[in-house]
Amino acid sequence: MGLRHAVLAALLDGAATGYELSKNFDVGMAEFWHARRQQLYAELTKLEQAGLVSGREIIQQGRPNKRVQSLTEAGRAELAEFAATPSDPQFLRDDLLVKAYAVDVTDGSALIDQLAQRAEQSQIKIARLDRVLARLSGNDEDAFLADAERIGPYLTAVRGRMFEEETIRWCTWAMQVLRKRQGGTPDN
Amino acid sequence: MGLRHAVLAALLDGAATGYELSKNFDVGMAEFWHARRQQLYAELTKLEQAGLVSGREIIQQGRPNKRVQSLTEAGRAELAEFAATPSDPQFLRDDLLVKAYAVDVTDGSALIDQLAQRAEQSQIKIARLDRVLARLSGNDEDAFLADAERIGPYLTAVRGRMFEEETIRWCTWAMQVLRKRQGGTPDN
DNA sequence: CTACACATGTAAACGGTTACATGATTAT
DNA sequence: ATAATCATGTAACCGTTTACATGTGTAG
Repeated sequence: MGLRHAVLAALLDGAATGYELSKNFDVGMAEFWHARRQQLYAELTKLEQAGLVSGREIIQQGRPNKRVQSLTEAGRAELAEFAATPSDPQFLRDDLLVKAYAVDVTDGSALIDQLAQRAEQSQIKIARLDRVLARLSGNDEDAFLADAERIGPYLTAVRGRMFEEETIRWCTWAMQVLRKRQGGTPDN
Repeated sequence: MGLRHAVLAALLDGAATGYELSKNFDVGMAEFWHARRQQLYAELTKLEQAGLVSGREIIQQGRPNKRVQSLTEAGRAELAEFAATPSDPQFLRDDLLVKAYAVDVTDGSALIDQLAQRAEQSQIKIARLDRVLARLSGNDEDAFLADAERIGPYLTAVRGRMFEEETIRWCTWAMQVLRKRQGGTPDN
């Protein structure tokens, strides 16, 4: 099961509406999970029916009413059970890699452009993640990791940061390789 | 479009049957794309109808007939166009990260076990990728990258290797953090 | 007056996984 | 005998994406 447990995990940060969750899925969990708003609403409906979250309607003036969802005990239990079952190994699945695989019969310059663009995007993500990490840990990472009540989001943000850095490293290397080839064979 | 272009890219390595492709998707493209056999047969049917691949029936004795698919010019053109259009930024989507995110309210030891297991799996993948890389490049990587006709599969295998190494580094670090916490707070 | 934030949903289409079906040959 | 390899598919299901639908309040 996928989104189900991601939603339950997100609700550990506190009760939230579908609308609020959809933002957290663009920030806190953004590195490892995306979900559209519609999907979250649908999932929350299912989770509520299953008793894993409980929703409270909040009537508002001047703006639409909202439904705040919080984890139930059953939800926590479900999450704990999920955490204890082994995970499948994962893989990348990235369009850019398909393009790299095909580079020998396609336009190398186009790939170089996309590698540069991807590296830039990763740089931006790193800057954002650094702010997230600093906000979570303050200025003493070791102390934070040793004592804080909640380190899960920090662990995942670190993974995200490593991933983005690795992406930049690979893009840079691949660009170098491709540029050398273009420069070295002016006959084409 | 996803699988569509992954299949076209895989066919750059030569004409193949759905059955053969499904193996290549377990080896050459394994780092960045998985596909079930059924999915490949379905996709090849669609691609053939669209004229992007052309199949030739081969009658065999003593074993089932097979249908060898090869890229058409239209298929190459489609792949080139795909390679030239910008890619969406990607992300991870990994159960293990959801579990890490939730670690503060679940069983830390269970996560440590899974981190260890993941690190082992990555180690195995690295060994396999090293064989792939060595087979592709021979003993002189620089010369290979400068002169070889086909370097796409090498570029992607390198990305896969980096990714697995990074996975191990993160797992090791996270395990250390979690172990220190368990050791340091014997009151729980 | 334009755009964005708040707030929740439905419907259709697409993509991927799981289960089922068939049947000969070859290796242990 | 048993299992694996060769070889292709269908059907049902579930998860995700895209498009559509609605309406107020606030900031530029």
